[in-house]
Amino acid sequence: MTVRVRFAPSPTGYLHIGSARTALFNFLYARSKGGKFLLRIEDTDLERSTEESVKSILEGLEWLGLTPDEEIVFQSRNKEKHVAAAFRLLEEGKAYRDFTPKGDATSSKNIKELIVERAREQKDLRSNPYRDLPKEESDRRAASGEPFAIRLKVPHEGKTSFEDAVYGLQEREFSDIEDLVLLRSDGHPLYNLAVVCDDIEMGITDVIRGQDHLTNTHKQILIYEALGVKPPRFAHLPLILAPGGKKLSKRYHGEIVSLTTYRDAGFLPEAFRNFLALLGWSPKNNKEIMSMEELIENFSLEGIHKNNAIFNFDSNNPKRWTDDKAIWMNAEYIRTMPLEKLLPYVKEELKKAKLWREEYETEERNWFERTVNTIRERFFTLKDFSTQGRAYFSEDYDFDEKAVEKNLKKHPELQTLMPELASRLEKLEEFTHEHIEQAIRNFAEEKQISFGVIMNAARTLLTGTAVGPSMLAVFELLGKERSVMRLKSQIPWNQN
RNA sequence: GGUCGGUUCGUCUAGAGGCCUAGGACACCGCUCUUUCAAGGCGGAAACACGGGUUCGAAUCCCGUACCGACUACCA
Repeated sequence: MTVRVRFAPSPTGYLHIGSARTALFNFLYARSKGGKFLLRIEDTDLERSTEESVKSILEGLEWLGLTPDEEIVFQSRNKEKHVAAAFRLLEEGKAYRDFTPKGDATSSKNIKELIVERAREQKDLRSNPYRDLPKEESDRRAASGEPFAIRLKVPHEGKTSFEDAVYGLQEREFSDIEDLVLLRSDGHPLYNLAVVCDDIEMGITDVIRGQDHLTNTHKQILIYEALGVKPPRFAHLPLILAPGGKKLSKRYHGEIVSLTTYRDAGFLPEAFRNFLALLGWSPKNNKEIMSMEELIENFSLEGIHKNNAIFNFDSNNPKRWTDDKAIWMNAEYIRTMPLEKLLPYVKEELKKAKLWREEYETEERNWFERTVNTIRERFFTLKDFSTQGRAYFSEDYDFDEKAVEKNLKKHPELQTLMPELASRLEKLEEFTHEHIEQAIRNFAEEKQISFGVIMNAARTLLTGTAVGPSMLAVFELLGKERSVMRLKSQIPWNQN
């Protein structure tokens, strides 16, 4: 049987990185098995589901390169089928009507308290008075318009068990499972029923999802059994936790957990996908940098870990705002990926920053490629091309205060020396690094100032920063005219 | 409270009884190259939660304790 897996997010916010990883693993598994990767939007919670969220999920998946193989399934459109299944189980005596008035649990705190309180009572989960109500009476009360929920009739004795591909054999006594509600008294099907029905209908063979569903699985298996369908294989994934070891949540951690944050911060999808793949999974060969093809080739459920992973971030630290390794990996991709693959991303970034010029793809193409290739060495994100790299693409760039202090103002004589050097360089016939270097060395010797001081001053004048590629390369890239002009600039000297 | 799960350097992880005086990666520290560095090269510090077993031998198997997490709802 061909493998069919699905990613089933509920559209109640942006796509978060834990979900993104679940999607990735499903995709990798499908591809590695020659199967299909499907997408189902679980939008049955009408109050919380939004159109916007669906859009954000789709965008996120597309960014990571996880395109579904078949049409997207919207769970809400299958509502009638879920309802029908509940009634079928009722007919067959595998479920019953519960006429208990609906309790109200409003805030989440109340819910938690309610659960614990209820649990302390340690009552028999089979003690519902309507469980064994004679069919005639149940039918009669229903016909008279009395509201009811439909609950699954879980047997008194026995246990469910399944072999989880990650966590191994899982067993649970029936006595620990309540007669779960399949259909709410307002006629809406519940999650566990909907999931099972849809997975059956979609022909899902392997359910790969977060570990938070591990205990739910027993309930779902009970539904499969009642429905007379063989359950799929299950593989539960360890969770991705926040630095404190708490569950990563949209509510508490905000945008940092949103996939789009990374896209907007200048991450390459290749890099972020690679990073995500290594959270909770590792290949046998200890390899870390992997293309999508390599991920697919190496992926296997056996490589998934059981323990949760912590995703580091610190919103108060601009340099460490997200996980170190993710940043490193992005930088690694930026400096080592084939240039022609990087170029389109840089183009897009420059466009966003209004720094793009069509000439970069025509007469200045060669220059553009050389420039990108040179400056990418020290960049971490695509954003760096429009910020740190701005001076290469625009005459309007900022001077870093510290750089000005350290490389210029510390040596006041440079204020007159640099324009002088500029005039000297202006006379060069060939503006190539050999000639530039020679000219600067001569100048430095003549003026009794160190070569390094000149170079650093030039770096700050030409690029506004204190760091960057070899200065001679910078001179060459900027060309004689721009270099000379910038060396003469008095702007940084008058700054502050 | 109950059920289930987890616990190897700060973090991501390798490890399936002897190959482990525990390996790699990120971050960190030092040295080095150099015109700068957040780049490159070289090196360093850094972990088997704890306690009992089993075994000739345990990070690896068993039991207990601790801690962490998930689930437990007419949410998904």
